[in-house]
Amino acid sequence: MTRRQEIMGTALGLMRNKGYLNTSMRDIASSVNMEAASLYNHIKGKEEILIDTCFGLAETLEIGINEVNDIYFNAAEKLSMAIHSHIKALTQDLNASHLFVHEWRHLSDDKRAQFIERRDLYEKEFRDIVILGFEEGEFKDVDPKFATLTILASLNWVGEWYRPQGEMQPKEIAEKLTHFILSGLQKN
Amino acid sequence: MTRRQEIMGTALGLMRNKGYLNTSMRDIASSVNMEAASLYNHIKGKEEILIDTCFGLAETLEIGINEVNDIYFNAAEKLSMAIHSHIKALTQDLNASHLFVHEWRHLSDDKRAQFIERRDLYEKEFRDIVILGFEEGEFKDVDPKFATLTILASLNWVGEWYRPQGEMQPKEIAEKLTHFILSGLQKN
DNA sequence: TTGGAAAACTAACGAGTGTTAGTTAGTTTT
DNA sequence: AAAACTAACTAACACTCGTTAGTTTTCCAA
Repeated sequence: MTRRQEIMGTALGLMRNKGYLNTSMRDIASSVNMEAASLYNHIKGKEEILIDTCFGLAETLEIGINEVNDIYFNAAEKLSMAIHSHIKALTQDLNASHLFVHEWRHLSDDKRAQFIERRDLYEKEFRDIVILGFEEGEFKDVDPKFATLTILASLNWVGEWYRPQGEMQPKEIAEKLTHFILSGLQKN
Repeated sequence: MTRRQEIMGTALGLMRNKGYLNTSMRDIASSVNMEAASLYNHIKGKEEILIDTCFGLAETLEIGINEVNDIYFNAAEKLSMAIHSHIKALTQDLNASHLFVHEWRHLSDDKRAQFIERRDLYEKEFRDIVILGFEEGEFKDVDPKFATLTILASLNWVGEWYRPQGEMQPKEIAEKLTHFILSGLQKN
């Protein structure tokens, strides 16, 4: 592991616990036993941590949804695959996920605009699956935007309670989520 | 409207846009056309804004869920009522909701502990409805904790996209959410 | 009209912020 | 052996932060 990766990993951990704004360069430095100024030999600045993390995870998610949409399946299968892909990416690095879900707001104006654009695009890919399901006659006539936002909320919140040491593993979480979203809580 | 309420309202608006930590007392002051020091004639300090908002909304939600549980209905009806109550409270003041959902982390240690306690209690009240539904034989045999977290995630995320001027109103949102959670996306 | 509380002001404190400059020891490349 | 590079350091800059002290202005009830 390079020094840069060590810094990044430590920083992400701190930022998940205390928040991006509340984590100072001096906090990060002392966690890797160096002075704040020395960090600049490895990273360009504080925002680089946020940028690399947010856009890195965005790319992972995009690749995932594109793979799903490249293969032809019906909407229910696509949705299941998309959920699995999303949960896998999110639970891979919970610290990074926290920044991706919550702290992207603190990106500088232009980077934030880029991020929102990619996030909206990802959301659209998801929404298209819901629409496809309706066109197939398999899904109910729900408001696709509403349904998509509700689904993504459930998925993103997994990062808040998932614990790698817990009994439920990512694959099982994705399965349960898929089932819950497709058929709901009530019998019949 | 008292000066205090004006300050509180303005502060909440700023904090929703820029985040709690990123909103300075000077930002708040200039938004109500006064100096930062003058704010202290009306509020005790910055954290009071966060405390009053988080605990105020917590109380509103608690009252709501207790009313639901005081009246005997079956689980499906209880869940519907709880969702309506939650969405009503959340959409009443989107700025306050943002602090409640996202910024409570920045409460000082003891206040944060109190907040988490009340939040867990509220979550438990919700979970009991899911369990009741299973005992009635009306709900599927899902993991109650998992289901509750997923439901609450969907509810809390409404604050992220709901716009009062939009076409969907709180009551309709609650109805759609209830239906979605109970019966899912798929036909049959 | 006036006394006094309420609410604004100016000035400052002490701490913390991200970042830059300049330097140094140790290692690698030429 | 000389030059270049790496990664650490100390010191400091130029701010911003929440908050307090002390003072002045505003405004309403007596």
